[in-house]
Amino acid sequence: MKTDLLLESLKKYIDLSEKDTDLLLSLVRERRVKKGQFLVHEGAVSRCTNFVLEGSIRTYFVDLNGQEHIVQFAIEGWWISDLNSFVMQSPATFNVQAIEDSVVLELSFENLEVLYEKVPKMERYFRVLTQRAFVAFQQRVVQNISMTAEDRYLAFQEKYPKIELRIPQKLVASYLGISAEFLSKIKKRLKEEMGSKK
Amino acid sequence: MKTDLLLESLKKYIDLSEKDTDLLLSLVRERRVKKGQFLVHEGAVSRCTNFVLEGSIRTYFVDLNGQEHIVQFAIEGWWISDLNSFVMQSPATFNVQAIEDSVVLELSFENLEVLYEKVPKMERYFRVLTQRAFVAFQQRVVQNISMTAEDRYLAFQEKYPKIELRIPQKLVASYLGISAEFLSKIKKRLKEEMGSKK
DNA sequence: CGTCTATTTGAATGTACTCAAAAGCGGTGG
DNA sequence: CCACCGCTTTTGAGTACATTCAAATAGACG
Repeated sequence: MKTDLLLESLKKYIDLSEKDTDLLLSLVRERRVKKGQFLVHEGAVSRCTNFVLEGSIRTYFVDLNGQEHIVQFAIEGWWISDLNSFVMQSPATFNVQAIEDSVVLELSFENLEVLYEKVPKMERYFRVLTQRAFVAFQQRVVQNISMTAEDRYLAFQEKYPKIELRIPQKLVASYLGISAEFLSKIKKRLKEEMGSKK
Repeated sequence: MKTDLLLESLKKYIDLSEKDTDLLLSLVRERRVKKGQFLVHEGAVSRCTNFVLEGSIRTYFVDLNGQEHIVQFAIEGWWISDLNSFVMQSPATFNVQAIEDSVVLELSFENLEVLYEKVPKMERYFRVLTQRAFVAFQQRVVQNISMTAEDRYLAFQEKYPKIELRIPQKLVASYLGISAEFLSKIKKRLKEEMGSKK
């Protein structure tokens, strides 16, 4: 089953009985999204949080100059949404969009509340996940305030070696907070250094 | 009582019985720290998370060039720690240090586990807090990748008007990810613009 | 194949940093 | 009370990092 990926994720943090697992699975819904399709639109309330089974998703926003900036990528095994919009049920400030054709499990706000009530352990699961996500963003702030674009790119490659092969470099630049042209120049420089060292 | 500040924070997210409240208060410990004193040292395991009752605290790290970078400020009513070190009970990558003479309530990892077990609602409290902290850091990433230093400084002033009066500008620069000299130049420029507009 | 978008490259510009020096400020001791 | 010390802040000059704009090239897709 595809949902195995979700059960694996759960097993890392909590033990669920078969009954609780069945309840959880009854509360999520599989959804197929085509490349370019939106899961959340800026300004709308994000009613669901999404667990990626296949493909890749991005969360991004558009600044005052009309420029797009990528807040987060998600591939198989990751949850993605505009978290603030979802947990507060307030209008989203971000867009969530499929980069490739993808399959996700969506879990609605209402169903999550049911779940929390019937299976309090799920509070722990999402608390721990949120803590990990928090640490990841904290790490990113740290990198942004202390490293050059080149070092951030190298750190990105280190952290997401698999993602880079699947998405346009343009999106990587947008994630790193630099222009696509400059990323191109960084890559050229790195290649040349490789060459001269070998 | 000073602990009122903690109870207020709790009341925002969950309702606790008097008994549960008493249990919580029995598990925290008041601690006075002098300006410059450390709550967590890089490399050591953060055994406690801290709720600030008075004063101000900073979380920072030192990069490979020996330069300090501020990850987070905390004033009255905020929790602060090296969250990753605390929840994973692994060596801290950050230092946590008092900026002013301060008073905090410390809650140890062991006591927090007791608390979670006896008062499952506390899972919710910390899940929600972590979500809010997550959103704050996400916001900061967004600002770092899309705004100039001047705009980030203005956003900082907007968000923490009270902090700026209490801490050296040097620390603000470190938080923003710019040099102290450059912040000085930004402020000069802003003053001149103010003058010419009025 | 042709069209559209992504990537590369180069030149000119702007943003932010380093280094060095001067000015300001707060505490401390004589 | 003031003189001095140490630290923060300001200022200026020169430099490095990153952007914009424009044009050329390469890839992807129908």
